[in-house]
Amino acid sequence: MRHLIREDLAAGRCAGLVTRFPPEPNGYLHIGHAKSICLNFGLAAEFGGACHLRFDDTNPATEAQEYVDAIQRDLAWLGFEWAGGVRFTSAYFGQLYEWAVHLVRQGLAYVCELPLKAVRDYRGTLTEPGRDSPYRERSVADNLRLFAAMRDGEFAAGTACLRAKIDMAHPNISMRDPVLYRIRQQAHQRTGRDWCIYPSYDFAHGQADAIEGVTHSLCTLEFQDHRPLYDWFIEHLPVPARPRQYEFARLNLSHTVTSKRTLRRLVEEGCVADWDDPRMPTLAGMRRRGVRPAAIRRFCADVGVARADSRVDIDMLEHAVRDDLNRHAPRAMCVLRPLRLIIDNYAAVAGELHALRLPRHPEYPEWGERSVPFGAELFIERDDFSTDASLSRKRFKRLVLGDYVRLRGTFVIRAEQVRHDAAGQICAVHASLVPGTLGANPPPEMRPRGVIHWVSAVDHLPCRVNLYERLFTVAVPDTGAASLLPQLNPDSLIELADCRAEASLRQARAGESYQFERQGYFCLDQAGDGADSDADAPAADSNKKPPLFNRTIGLKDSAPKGSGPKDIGAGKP
RNA sequence: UGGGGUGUAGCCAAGCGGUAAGGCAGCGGGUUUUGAUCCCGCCAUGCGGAGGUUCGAAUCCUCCCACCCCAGCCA
Repeated sequence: MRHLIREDLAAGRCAGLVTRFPPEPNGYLHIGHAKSICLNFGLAAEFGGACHLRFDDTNPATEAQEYVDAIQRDLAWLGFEWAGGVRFTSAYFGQLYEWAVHLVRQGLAYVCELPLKAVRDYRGTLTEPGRDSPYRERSVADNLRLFAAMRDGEFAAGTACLRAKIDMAHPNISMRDPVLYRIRQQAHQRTGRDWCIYPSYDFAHGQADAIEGVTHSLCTLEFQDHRPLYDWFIEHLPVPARPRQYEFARLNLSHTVTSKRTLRRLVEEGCVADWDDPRMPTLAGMRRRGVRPAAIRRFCADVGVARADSRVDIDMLEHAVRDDLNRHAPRAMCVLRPLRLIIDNYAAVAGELHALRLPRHPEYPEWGERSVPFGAELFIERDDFSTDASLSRKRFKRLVLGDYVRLRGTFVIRAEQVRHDAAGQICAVHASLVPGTLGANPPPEMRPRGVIHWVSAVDHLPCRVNLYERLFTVAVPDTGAASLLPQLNPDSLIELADCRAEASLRQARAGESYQFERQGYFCLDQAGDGADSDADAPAADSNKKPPLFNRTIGLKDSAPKGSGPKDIGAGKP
C-alpha cells in the first residue's frame, strides 16, 4: 500500500494524500474497522496528508443517529482526529442528483420500471450475459421527466429506479446497468423528508470522494469488482477530482466474528448483553473490557495490510493487549475466592507492623509505592491452598499443609493446620510467619514453594469481579448457523460476587487498569458510553454496591498442563 | 466451463533477479518475592505445483492446482 502511494506521489498523480474512513452508521465499530481506521489515518499521518470521516449514509432504512454518535466516540477514543468537520454523503445528495441528471442528458442513464424480480432475471448469471431492459432505449426527454417524477414521489418504492446504461453483457456483473437511484419512502436521519430517492453506494461513493478531494479511496477486497464502475462514473461526470480506489483484505480474527451482521445477531439473540458487552469485539466492548487504544493500534500495525484473505490468530490480539497493559497497569492484589488465613505468631514476629509499602510497578520505581494493610488475619486464594502434601513442589507452587510459601511482598509462612466448617469445608488455615524472612530468604530447608497473593481480612475493599474469556470456542465460527449458541463458550463470563481487593483499590477510577498480581489485568467497570473522563469518573468506593472489576485478560500461564491455577484447586465457591 | 483476486512456517507478514526480515504461537535455557515480565537460543536447503529463461529465480515466462469475491433497488 505504501509502495502504491509513493508511486502515485512520485508520478505526480496527486499533489498530496487524502484518505477517508467511510462507515455506514448502521452498527458499532469493531476490531475489523480498527484496521481500516489505522490504515487510513495512519497513512495520512505518515505522508503528511489528511483523513476525513465521512458517514456513508445513503440508506435511511438501516441507519440511525445512535450509530453516528457511537462511531465518533469510538474513533476519538482510538486516538484519531479527522480533518475538517464530520462529513456525510447525504450532504451531497443535491450534487449527486444533478450528476445523475447529467448522465441522463448524455444518454448514459435511464429510468427502468422493471419489477425487482425482473431486474434480476434480465441481469443474467455468472456465465450467461444479461438482456437489455425494455426501458433501456427511452428518450432523454422521457428519462428526464420520469426521473423527476421519481424524485417527486410519483412512483411507489420498487416500481422504478435509475440505471446506468453500460453493458448488459459485460462479464463483470457490476457493470450490467447498475442501479444509481432507488426509491425509499423513508425519512433520512439527516435530510428528513427532503428526498424519497436515494443514491446507491456505487453512485455515491466515488463522487463523494471526488467532492472531498480524496486521492486514495481504500476499501476491502469485495469491492474490487466495483472499481471499473467507480472509474466509469469518474470518467463520465464533471467531477472536480479523480480519486482512485485501492483494495486490501479485511480483518478476520479467530474465535470471534467481525461482521456487523453477526455482531447484531449476538446482541439480538441475547448471547451478550449489548454492543458494548466486554466480550464483544466492538471498540465499545473492548473499551469496557479494559483494552487500551494503544493496544488496538499496536495490534493493527502488527497484523499488517495485504491483499491475501487471512484470519489472524486471536493470540496476536491478546499479546498486544497484555504487552500494553504490562507496561501501563499498576500492580495490586485481589483475592477472587477468599479463604481465611490466620497467622498465630503474628505479634511475636511482626510486632506492630500493620501495613507494607509495595511498589506500584516492580520495574518502574518512579511510579512510587502503595500502602497495603497487613495483619494476623488475611484472605488468600482458595485455589492457592491444598492439604495434599503429595503434590510436587514443581507442580504446585502454592501453599500446602506443612510446607512453606512466600506471601507476596512480605514473610514466608508455613501452613500449620486447617479448620473445617459444619459442612466439612475448609474455612480457615492457620499459619506461622518464618522470622527473618521479610525482605530476606529463609534457610534452604524452608525454601518456599512459590509466592501467593493475599489481602488483609480486616481492611480491604469487598468487590465483584467478572472474568471474561473468548466468546467462541471454535476458531472459525459458522455465522450462518441457525443458532450461534452451540459455538459459544459457556464460560465466556464468570461472575464472582465475593472478592476482596487490597485497600488501595478504593481509589481506583472507572476505566482504570490494574494488574492483579498472578491473575491478570482488570479495570474498574465504567459506564458503557465511554463518556467518562478520568477526572469525574466515580472512584471504586463511591457507590453503595460493591464495585465491579472486569478482567481484561489473564496473565500468560506457563504452568505445566494440568497443574495451572484453573486446573488444580482446593475448591470452587 | 464468465469476470475479478490471492497462494512465503501452525497463524499474520516482509521480500520487487543476488542466495528467505519481523511478529504471534510453540520448544529449550537463564533471571525473578507475580507459574507474569525480562533475557538467550531453536523453529522454511524452502516460497501452491510442474516446466522454462538466467551465472543466479520466492521474484521473469508458460502451463496447471487450490482457495476467496461477484448474479441486493445493502455497503
